[in-house]
Amino acid sequence: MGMIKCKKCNQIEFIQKSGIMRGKQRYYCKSCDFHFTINETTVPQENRRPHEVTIMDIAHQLGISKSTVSRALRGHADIHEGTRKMILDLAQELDYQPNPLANALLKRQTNIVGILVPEFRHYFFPTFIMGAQEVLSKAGYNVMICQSDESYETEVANVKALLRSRVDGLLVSITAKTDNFDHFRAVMQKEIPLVFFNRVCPELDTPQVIIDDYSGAFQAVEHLIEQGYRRIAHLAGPVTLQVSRLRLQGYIDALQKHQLPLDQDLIVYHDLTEEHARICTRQLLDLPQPPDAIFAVNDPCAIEIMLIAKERGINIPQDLGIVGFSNDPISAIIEPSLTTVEQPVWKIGEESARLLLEQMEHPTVEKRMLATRLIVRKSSQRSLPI
Amino acid sequence: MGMIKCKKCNQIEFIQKSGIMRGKQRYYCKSCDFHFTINETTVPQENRRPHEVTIMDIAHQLGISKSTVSRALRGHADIHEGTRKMILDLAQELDYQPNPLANALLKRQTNIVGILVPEFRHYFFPTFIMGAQEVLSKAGYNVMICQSDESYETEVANVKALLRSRVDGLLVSITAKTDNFDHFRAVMQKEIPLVFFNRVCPELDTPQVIIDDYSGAFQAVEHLIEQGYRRIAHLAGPVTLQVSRLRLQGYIDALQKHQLPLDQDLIVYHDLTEEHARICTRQLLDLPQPPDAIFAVNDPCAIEIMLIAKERGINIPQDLGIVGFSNDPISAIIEPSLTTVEQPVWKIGEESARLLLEQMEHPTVEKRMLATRLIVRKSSQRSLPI
DNA sequence: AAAACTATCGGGAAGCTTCTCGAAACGGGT
DNA sequence: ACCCGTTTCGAGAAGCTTCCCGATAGTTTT
Repeated sequence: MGMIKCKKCNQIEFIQKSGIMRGKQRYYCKSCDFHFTINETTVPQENRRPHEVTIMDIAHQLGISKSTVSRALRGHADIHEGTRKMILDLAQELDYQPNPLANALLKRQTNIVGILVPEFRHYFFPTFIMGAQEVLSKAGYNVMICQSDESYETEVANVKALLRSRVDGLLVSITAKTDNFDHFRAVMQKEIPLVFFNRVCPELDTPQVIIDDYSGAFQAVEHLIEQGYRRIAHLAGPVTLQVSRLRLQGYIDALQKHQLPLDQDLIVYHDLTEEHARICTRQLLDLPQPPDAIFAVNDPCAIEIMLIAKERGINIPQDLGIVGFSNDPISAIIEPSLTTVEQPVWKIGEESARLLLEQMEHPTVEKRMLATRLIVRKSSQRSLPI
Repeated sequence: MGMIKCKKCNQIEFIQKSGIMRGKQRYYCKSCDFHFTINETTVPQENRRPHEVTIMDIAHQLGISKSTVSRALRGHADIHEGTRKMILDLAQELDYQPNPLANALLKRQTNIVGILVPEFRHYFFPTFIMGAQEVLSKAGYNVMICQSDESYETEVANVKALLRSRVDGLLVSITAKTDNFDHFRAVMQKEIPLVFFNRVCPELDTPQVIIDDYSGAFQAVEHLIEQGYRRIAHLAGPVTLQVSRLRLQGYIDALQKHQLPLDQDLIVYHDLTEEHARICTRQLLDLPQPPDAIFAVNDPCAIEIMLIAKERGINIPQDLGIVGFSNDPISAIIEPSLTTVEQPVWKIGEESARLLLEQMEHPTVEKRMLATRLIVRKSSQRSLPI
């Protein structure tokens, strides 16, 4: 077998080949019953990212154990004042940053909260996120934001991804198309705190933060009636959403209270896209008996209504009164300015975050409802002097 | 010493007390030189979050080692087809989800990218984020979003927090107040990929994605000149930002090209807040020789200008031409519609993300510039029939 | 001075995965 | 039977932290 020496007994007589492993020849020493390969010293290739400062580095430099360092950094008792100062000083000097990954692995807690929204192009969700983030980051939580883009499949995939990321809690506003809630049941089964907001899901018994959609809608429509409108249409949202249903109910009840007939032709449902809003608006305006006012389920689609009305030369508010919902900043700027129902978006974010934090402490299914307020602007004030 | 038995030699004669540790009595056996405490079996309290399925669970259930399971799941070679199928089936059944924390700890890679923006109330940053997120999530990265709220201190804190979270890369648009860049130098020193976009920082030699602010501004102002405006003001952004400076330079050069005088009174700098925009606008309009057109550094402040002009009964575009920058959706809706410079926001997001991914592969300092396009609407078209 | 404490620190496991290296078993030539 | 090769699997370390428990030295009490 030539010049191969046994790694153990240093003999060369009893060596024989014993197969090939991963390309390298393997040898066997019959004398000492030992298998081995000859590992040519590979280049140590030190091109990896530079090592971050760890607790062990500090321990080594000070000649103490990592336990002691950890205790000093965590502010535990059972440690000498001098030692603590020494450790704290060195940590400062080396700019030591605790590795949250190791911590998360150990504690099974990432300090990350997932926020899942259908979109964040418009005013509502970004503002919500800001409100929630403020509360959460004060409590030491980071935030991971996903948008489902109004797609059920994306929503399911996002929930899965957030669970995989081991988020500690979830803030969710569902898609308009979501009619199966198994992915959220899975979350609940894993006992991961979950709070719905705005677009909640009534089938599931979870904490949630909503606004008083019913009253808001009721007030809005009553206001239109008081302004003298008699044929009031409703550009509704998808029936799948509780928000839409509540606003619709507010619309219906306001008409009923004032003994106005309920004409099914005057209720059209749209899927919250701008395109569909335009289609539905044209449908309403092309009616043999077109409405003299429209209550829209939210501001973005109220805006679309206004644009089409302007296009057709319809006078707002004389020939057509319009009321929106949500008080998007744009509604104050557009002309005529849009009457709308204000909802405390920032506060919804804060409350949702707070409710989530509470749920992390102890299980709860508390549901909170925040008040709305009608903001009367020009688009609905027929009584104004022209 | 009564009935205390030594845990080692089971004798009771040589036991004596030896101090108290954490409330519990400690004993010492003189015979076998052994210290011990009596730990009353504490309640096992199983109120912790239920254990997630791990690779070890699968291994145990199948009576094989975790290495084999890992290999099967990772799709490695060196594994029996039957074994692999068995493992894959069980993993499916148990809904096993690999723990990214353990992986991140091992690989020193979290697959998380941090995005740091000054705000996301308006159109630009949310849209940017959506574009970036699309590219990043396709590449297997999650996104962590922070907003500095135009505060330098918050920006620094956010960068620190993102570094602590061990993000694999950073997409940043700086604050208007940021004039010290040490926190970004720290990022570069740690060799963490970093891409600036929009509000970049020229001092640092990093990859960046910007748009052609200079040309956009130049075109916008030239358009105003062509429309017959002669006393064109500029509501500029903070000089600290390169974007502002480039747009200002475009403004200056356009005036110069057409031999118009450069009046310093007509250039006012504002801090990008709505309030300050209003103050600056009034300052311009109150000039002894007020401007007949204003080029605004972005659309939100162009909107403010329009609102004040309307308030004062100034006719747009006859008495005052206005051009904005960024093509916020609101600019098409407001009346009169706002002439503005379109920037491909979504694409900026995509490109920034792509550049970051490239930089993760190999170091680069590539800078990309995307084209702008002037969108002429009513607010600047004096030549239109009234 | 022995007995009983107190103050301070270290060892090692757990948390979950991937990867390297070696072991074991089996197959096919001679 | 022996030699050499292949296939398939397992042990164990690394990555970083926290926490439990025990060790050690010095201090007070009897």
